[in-house]
Amino acid sequence: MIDSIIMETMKRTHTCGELTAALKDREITLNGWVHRHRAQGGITFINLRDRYGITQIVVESDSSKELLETADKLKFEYCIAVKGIVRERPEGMKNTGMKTGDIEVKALEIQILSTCEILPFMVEEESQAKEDLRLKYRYLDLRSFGMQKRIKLRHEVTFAAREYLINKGFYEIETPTLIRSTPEGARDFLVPSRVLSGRFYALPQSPQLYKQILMVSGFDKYFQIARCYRDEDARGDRQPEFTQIDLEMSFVSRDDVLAVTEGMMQNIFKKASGIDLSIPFKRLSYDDAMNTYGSDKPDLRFELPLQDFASFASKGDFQVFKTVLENKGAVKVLVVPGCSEYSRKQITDLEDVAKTYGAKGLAWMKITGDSGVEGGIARFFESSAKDIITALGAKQGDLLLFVADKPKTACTALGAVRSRLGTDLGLLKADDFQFCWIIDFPLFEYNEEESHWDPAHHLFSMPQEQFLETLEKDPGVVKGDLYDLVCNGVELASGSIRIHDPKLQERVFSVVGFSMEEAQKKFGFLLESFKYGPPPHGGIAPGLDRLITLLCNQGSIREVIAFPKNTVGASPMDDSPSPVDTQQLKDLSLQLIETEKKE
RNA sequence: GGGGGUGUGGCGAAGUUGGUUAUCGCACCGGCCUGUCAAGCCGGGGAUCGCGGGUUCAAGUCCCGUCACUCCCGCCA
Repeated sequence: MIDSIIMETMKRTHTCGELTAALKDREITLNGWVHRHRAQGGITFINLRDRYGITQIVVESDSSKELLETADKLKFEYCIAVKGIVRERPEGMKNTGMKTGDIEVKALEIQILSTCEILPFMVEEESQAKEDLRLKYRYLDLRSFGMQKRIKLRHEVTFAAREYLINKGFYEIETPTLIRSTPEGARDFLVPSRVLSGRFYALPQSPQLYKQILMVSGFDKYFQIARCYRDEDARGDRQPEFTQIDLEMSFVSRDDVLAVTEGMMQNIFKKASGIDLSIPFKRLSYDDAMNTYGSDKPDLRFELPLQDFASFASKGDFQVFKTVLENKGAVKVLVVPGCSEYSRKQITDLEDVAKTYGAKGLAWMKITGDSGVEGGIARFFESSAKDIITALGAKQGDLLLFVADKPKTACTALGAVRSRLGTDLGLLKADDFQFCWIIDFPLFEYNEEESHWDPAHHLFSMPQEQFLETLEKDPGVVKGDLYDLVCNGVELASGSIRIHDPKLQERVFSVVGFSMEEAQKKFGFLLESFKYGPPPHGGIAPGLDRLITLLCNQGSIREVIAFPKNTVGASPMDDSPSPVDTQQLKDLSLQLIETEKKE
């Protein structure tokens, strides 16, 4: 048949996921891919697949010679059109594990629309090939049920987000992806300008400045499914380009933003996954999160809290702890229930986790009775053992793990041990989504190497009212109107109420050693806009990729992105980034500098 | 920038203290088979074991280097 008319005569009347016994005896046409084929002597079965499902096609021995010959030619992933009659499968031949398992299609005509070479890997539930091969042949990998399901979920999540926000009166507004480079934060991806040679655009790390300006413009509820670009090393939960559900609102306080986000999450989970989330979400201050869970993105599917050991450490005989405390450090302890039988090897493994996060070691002791401790550093605390056990709420058979260090290091390192134990002790239930807000973040962090204050989040977040007076005197204690949404140890969203007062903005700039002149140069357009009646505003940006990864219980955001980059930011399929022609460089007034050659 | 892991036909894996012709499943080719659904059975082709060097009578296996991928620390306002 001539190709150009196949799609007129053999156009599908149904999809491969919808035929049921209700349609029996009907003549139908299906288009799809040969998923499996089983030649059984005089009878051939073909599993025809499209994105809606799989339907079994039967070619029987009474078929025309032409049909039999065509059926014989079919191989994996041939794209074909099948015309046939729907019929109920004989008793005992029904496949209950299949949506269309009650029926089959007796083929009358099969047209091969295109053929397929020997596959690099099979199309199945989940591709079994190594990831770089999956990425090279991403179009094949995307045919797998797993990828199809996840891409569909992604579609449903963005739809549910749009649905909720639009119903709440938000406008979806696009912002540019060729913008000016701004300081701080991650490295920018740069795009050279041809017309204005020597100048560069940057790809946005987020639409931050534009959405604030949209607030000045009076679009008081804005959102965008926004692509963001950050030139940093990729990870399982990070890609050089990723997507945020970016939103911003005017005339709001923190709680208004949190409430909208909670409602949106509730709608997404319900519509995309049928999960009922109870709102409002728990709230935890940054300080409490760090002190109790050793993380600003704690996994609350299990408790296992960090406790403070300073009061005992200062009185005990263990000099290491005392020295740390004298230097304004912290001693934190984790009570691990029922793990006193842990081997030296197991404890060493946990110590390695702590060391990865900067701890010098992981001290330990075992609880052997109401007042008995043993092993590790137990001998330094025998006299106060009973009090320690009572104070920590420990019991016989528990294991105590300690980290002593600078407060942040002690908490972070022991928090990492806590996370590891959550996995090791099987405390992590799938399909259990424990949301919480982390609030009251510090606005500034001290940079010890360079001896100055850095913004902990970004420069435009509002300091909380009670710190306004002493902003310059003691930047370290200033809390901002910042909030992160966390679920199961994953940072899902980050946002803040913004500064809309140019004078206050100027004070924040000066704390981080940013001269007004410099600020004018880099953010002048934002500051300028704030001269013209800016409304109080704030917003948030949930990470779409992470949200979907969480929803489908995957380990990597690459599993929910159609065409992701690998860990060095390359795409094996199209082999980007790639060298370019000399002429292209010339047009852009660019010249490559010789880098060290690797032999 | 640093640390860990992996690399064996098209794909996924096995390969012992170094020892004959590198094994298995899937895929591929040929044949048989009228109710399979990861179909089955019989037969066949296909690998310089990531790459380079070294040790050795002998290297997939040991050593050094290197590349690729991956996980983690740093980095990611």
